[in-house]
Amino acid sequence: MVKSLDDTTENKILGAARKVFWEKGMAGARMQDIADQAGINKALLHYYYRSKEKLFEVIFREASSLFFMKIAGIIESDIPLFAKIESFCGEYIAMLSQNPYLPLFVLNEANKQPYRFKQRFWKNRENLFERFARDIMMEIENKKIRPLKPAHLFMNMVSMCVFPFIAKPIWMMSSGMKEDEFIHFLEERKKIVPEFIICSIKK
Amino acid sequence: MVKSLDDTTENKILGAARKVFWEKGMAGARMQDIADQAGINKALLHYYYRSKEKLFEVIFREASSLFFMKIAGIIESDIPLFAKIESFCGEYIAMLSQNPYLPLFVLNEANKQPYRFKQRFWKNRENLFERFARDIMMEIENKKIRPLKPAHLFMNMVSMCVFPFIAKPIWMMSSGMKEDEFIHFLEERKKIVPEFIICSIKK
DNA sequence: GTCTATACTCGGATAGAC
DNA sequence: GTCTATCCGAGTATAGAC
Repeated sequence: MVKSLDDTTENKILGAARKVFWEKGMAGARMQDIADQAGINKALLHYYYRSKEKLFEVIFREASSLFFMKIAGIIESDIPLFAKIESFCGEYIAMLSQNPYLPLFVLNEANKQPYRFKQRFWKNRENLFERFARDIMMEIENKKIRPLKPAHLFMNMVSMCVFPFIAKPIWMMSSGMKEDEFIHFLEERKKIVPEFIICSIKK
Repeated sequence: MVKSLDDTTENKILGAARKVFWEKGMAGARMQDIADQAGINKALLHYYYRSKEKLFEVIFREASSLFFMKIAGIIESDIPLFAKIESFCGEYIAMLSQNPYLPLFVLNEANKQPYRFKQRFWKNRENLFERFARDIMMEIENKKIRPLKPAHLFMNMVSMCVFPFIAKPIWMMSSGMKEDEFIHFLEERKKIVPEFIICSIKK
């Protein structure tokens, strides 16, 4: 949920496009839905953004940067490893709670159009977890944590933060959770996940 | 990858539909693609399955049962908790390695069409993790593991097994892994993930 | 059962008035 | 900038010959 500062037509369009694309994806979204959501007509959409493709690109670029920005910010910060893990999980789960459709949207489109994704949206993000890997290797040398490959630790951490948002509908059916219980479950995970990780790696 | 026993037209269609739907999803799939993939024409598709919708349902029902079957089988088996965790992670990651598009396909469609999913594909799967929860509560009582809510443990376990398959394209870009390194990475996770979990919960 | 040809519908895009 | 009306390609589905 990115908020518009004022409701110019342009902002109404972006807000509507965000909502529709995030929920339905590129293939499932309809220009008519976006127009309706924005309270305008299809022609005006094309006036502002020549094509569906162009509009999608704006939304996807924005979304993928939102999806990675917070990761990058925290990972690159200069705090001790355990604090970094706590901060990452807490803040990332909080951000995703505000934007529950974000993970599936970004990951799905990255899978469906890997080439496009690689070409256009992957500028200067190489080796995102290199810094994190260094932190880990250092703590292993210092005997603060048991030896394990940084890649697995990183993948585990991100998995436990992000996956619940993707699995939500199935999870709610199989666990019988209601909406507010799920919110509470996510809230708990801000503490539970880093605790789970640290229990596992601490020496 | 579910294999066809013989190549009747029906099996060629199912194989083609599986491939196309799994990769592109309902909204992105084209009947023409499926026909081409099967080496027949569109008309014949409609002869066997009246509509795209009907064909999709067959494939989705089959996929979601594949996605849950192995979970259910292992969870309900009658072995000690730690062995169950090891068995689950190893076998589930192995199954997904054979069917890498399965998780995103099932989870994506479950999100896009939650109502349909609930109505048609959720027969007798309620409380999938109830049995697992009992195992955990018992081991907590026996002081074999530290106290933690079964829901979180279960979610953590499934997250770490499934998420890598969904994040693959992004992961490969950000980590710089090549295809064969990723295969190896998944292979390692069959051991690493249960070890990671058990280290965390063992008392 | 399998094909070619075609009908029909949906949805992205444009023309042109205001 | 915003609208109504319309075009046109893509894609699902059907008719009908073989």
